[in-house]
Amino acid sequence: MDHFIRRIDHYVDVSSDEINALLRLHHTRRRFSTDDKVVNLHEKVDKLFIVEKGWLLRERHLENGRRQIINFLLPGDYFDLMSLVGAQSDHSIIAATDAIIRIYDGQGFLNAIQASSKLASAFWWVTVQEESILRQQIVRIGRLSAQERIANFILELNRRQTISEGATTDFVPLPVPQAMLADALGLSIVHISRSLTSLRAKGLIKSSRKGITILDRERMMELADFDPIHLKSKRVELT
Amino acid sequence: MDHFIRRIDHYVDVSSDEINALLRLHHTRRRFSTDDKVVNLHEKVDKLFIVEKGWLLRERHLENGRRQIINFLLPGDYFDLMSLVGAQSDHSIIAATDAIIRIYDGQGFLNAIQASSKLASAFWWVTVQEESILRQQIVRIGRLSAQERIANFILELNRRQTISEGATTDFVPLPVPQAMLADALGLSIVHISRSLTSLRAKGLIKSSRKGITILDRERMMELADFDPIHLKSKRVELT
DNA sequence: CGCATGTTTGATAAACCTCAAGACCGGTGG
DNA sequence: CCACCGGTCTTGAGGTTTATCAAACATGCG
Repeated sequence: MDHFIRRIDHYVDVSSDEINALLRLHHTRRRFSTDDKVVNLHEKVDKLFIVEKGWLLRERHLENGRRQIINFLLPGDYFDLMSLVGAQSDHSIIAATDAIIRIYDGQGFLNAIQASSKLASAFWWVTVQEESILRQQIVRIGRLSAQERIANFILELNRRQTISEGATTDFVPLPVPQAMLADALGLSIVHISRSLTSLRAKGLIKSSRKGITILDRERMMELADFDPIHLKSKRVELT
Repeated sequence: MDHFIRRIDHYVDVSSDEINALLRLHHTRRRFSTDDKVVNLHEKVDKLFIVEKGWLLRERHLENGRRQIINFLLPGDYFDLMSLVGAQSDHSIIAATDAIIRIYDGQGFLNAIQASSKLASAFWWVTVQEESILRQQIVRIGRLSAQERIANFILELNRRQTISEGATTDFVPLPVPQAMLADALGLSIVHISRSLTSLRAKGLIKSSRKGITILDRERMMELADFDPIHLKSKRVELT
């Protein structure tokens, strides 16, 4: 099953037909290679994108080469809300790995959503979850230590993976270099490496180039101050 | 004119009647004192709030007394999107100063919005702006130095103030103690004080208990890497 | 005036950064 | 199959920024 559908389905009980109709709206598919630009800073966005394969990231560059990664976009994630009102982007989006993306017309998508209150509800849900991810990122880089940040980040990736893939694993793929973690978590590359070493030494994780295996989820959640409610599944009444 | 209306009006050309009808939906008004809880962590939210007077803040507490303020809610801001789907809150909201809030039924508000595509558009605009504020907060605390963070934060407050009050001033009211800036910007109280002193010494700002006066906006924007497009007014075609 | 709350200052410590060198790893061509 | 190469990761040494603790200082309010 498609990641996007599984994600929507995780939150609200929308019949698969209804979502399928949404996804079958006119769209194109594009393939990107690592570091390709997807949306440029200040570009006016009127398309809505759904990640089908690979990772993207939102980033902002500062002077002297500093950059902050705002968040990662994983398979099943959609962007950008801005497309619904045609706003200019205040950041850029690039491919963090090779990726495939489905591109929809923002206005068309909006019309479809307004025609169905069930779809609207589903769409709001995903938007609420997305804001939750941004808030979590703020807490992470604002008040957590390096080790805590990394642990928290891994747990969040794992949670998102669980939702969009429908199965729980302890292995979290991390198809990006540590330099990207650094820019996402507001740390230096060197300190990322050292902190990972500490987490390994504590027996919390095992790590390889491919990704990270969670060895002691319990202690890790405690260290990371990870709220189990965050990103939780919530099926609600639909009106 | 009401802050909320002025804000909506800043983005989209909705006739005042239409918004007034929205605001005249059944609602209650509540008064809060500093530190009163408005929304508790894990509370199920089904109300939508509009700040009429005073400041609120979203916060999250960690163990050993650490806390992160996610963002401030100023007059004219509305919250929470969560109310539209009845989700549990992943943070708490408290009054940062004495405040007055209008409380609407989330579902009722949603119905009104779905009935008018102009209102829907306006609502999306404000949501997009709110996400922009969260992203900006991530960049701020992720990659800016203490002085840069403070300068950037002040400029953002000033921008928001300009939009919701309709007039530009160089004086930015700051009705909260420095301890709150510290928790918002991920710094210690002491370091906030020292950094403010530095900014004063550089001639960028003047500060008192009441707030901060921007003395050299040009240099301040450069220091803070403040993007003029951020929070920019955008009038768009409505369909 | 006196007290509570908030701010500033000083001294010291901890967390994190930078620079630089060496080790590892996956792919490529001989 | 092996040697090499570029990119990535790790480790060490030393520097900078920010945190912590503690005390003095200001401000506003009863």
